[in-house]
Amino acid sequence: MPAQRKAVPRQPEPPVATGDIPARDALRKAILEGVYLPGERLVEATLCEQFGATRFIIRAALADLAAEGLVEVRRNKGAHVRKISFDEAIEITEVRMVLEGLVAARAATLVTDEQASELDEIALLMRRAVAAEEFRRYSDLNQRLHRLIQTIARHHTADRLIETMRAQLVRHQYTLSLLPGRPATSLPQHERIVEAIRARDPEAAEAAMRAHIASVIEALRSLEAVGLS
Amino acid sequence: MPAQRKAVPRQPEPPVATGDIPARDALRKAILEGVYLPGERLVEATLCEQFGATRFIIRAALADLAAEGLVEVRRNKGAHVRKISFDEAIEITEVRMVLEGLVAARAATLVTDEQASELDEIALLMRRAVAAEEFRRYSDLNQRLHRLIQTIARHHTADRLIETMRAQLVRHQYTLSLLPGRPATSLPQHERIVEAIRARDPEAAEAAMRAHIASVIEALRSLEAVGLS
DNA sequence: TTCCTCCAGATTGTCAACAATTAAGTTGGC
DNA sequence: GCCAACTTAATTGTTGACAATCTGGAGGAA
Repeated sequence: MPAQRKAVPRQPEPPVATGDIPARDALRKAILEGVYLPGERLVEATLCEQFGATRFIIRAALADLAAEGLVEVRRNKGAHVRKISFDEAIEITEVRMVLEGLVAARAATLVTDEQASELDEIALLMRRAVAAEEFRRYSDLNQRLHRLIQTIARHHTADRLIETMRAQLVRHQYTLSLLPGRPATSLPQHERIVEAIRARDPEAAEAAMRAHIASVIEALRSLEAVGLS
Repeated sequence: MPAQRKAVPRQPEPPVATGDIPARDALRKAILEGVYLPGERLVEATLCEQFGATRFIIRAALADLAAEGLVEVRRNKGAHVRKISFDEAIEITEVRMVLEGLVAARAATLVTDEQASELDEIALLMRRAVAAEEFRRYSDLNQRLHRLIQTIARHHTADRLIETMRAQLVRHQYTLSLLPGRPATSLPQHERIVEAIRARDPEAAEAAMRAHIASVIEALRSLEAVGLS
């Protein structure tokens, strides 16, 4: 009976290349959600039963996440969740500042009319969220705005790096968005970014984006000064 | 005879963490030197005998280099030397532009008097190299200048990314430095960068660095237009 | 006590063999 | 002759076992 016919002879093969490696993605999610705390040791054998994978798979996942800067592996010493110092957090945000500035400038030259209205809509929703003191919602819109700008700019190289930087700071960022008065500060900055992109003014867009993230850095500094980092 | 005394009971342990993995470094060197050409397939078994390592080691090395963007591994399809398109080369250089701009600005705030004279010395040597038409030497000084500025700025996060970007473009960069008239164009740009850092003017330093790399991008574009990329 | 040495448990690093997948060559039918 | 499916070789993915290394603590000498 070698004539057994396969029901699915040729899967359409989704465009994703090396995208979904279950163990890696699950481990990343766990780290980003705080299941494993910064500095915590990640023992391979433990992770194996935790995620139902073999050590080979876990090891590959750890190597990948090390490349992303989320974990740190030292030879013969094992893997730890990377602990990001305050100075590093500043550095990472500075890098994000210049990269997002680049992206904003490029978005200003490539934006379509349709995308321009979408930007405006997000800005409107942000104003409402601040007025209604829905800070969680404002935080979501913040992410959505930055992501839309990236989509408009289509700068693959910058996108990847920005995402890496962002992931390393999820914990800090989260703390930040809950800072009292923060939305009120950043709302006009966001509005200025949207305005510049809609006006197709690359230099203004970059300046506005950099001013915005520079203010994030200042907020981080004040947070550190109070000792809440 | 268990009383055998170790001559080196506690190695000072050099600060390098996961630095030297012979196979990985050798493979990277081979790729950067063009032993393996962009797009070329890297068969694990072949690399094994090439570098005298086991497949396990080679595989780990390939994963590392994939994280650095030098090779591309597709599941079940094997590894290839990453082929960087012209558009990608532009993107990568744009990212380098803003990152080196950030570094230059920071160098301008941190530079010591001693470092300032070292910068000046390099600028002097560059002028001489251009005058003597020693282009290879000029290219070396170019690298040395950028590296010194990074050393002054001590921005670890930006450094790592810049190095990654640079590595991906060695081939393009190399071609570029041989372009006739190129040194004459970039020399005054370099001088302006040094001048701004020595003057402790961060904004001028960033602007000068960005102008310099923007001109690199233009050179890349003209190279492409002629079809020599 | 205090320090060093040594030992045992735990953990990571490496290997060689096996399974799964892909790619190429070959045969057979039209 | 040409397209299709089948077969086979090459290559990658994975596994379990074994070796090397590190960590923490017990034991003994100064």
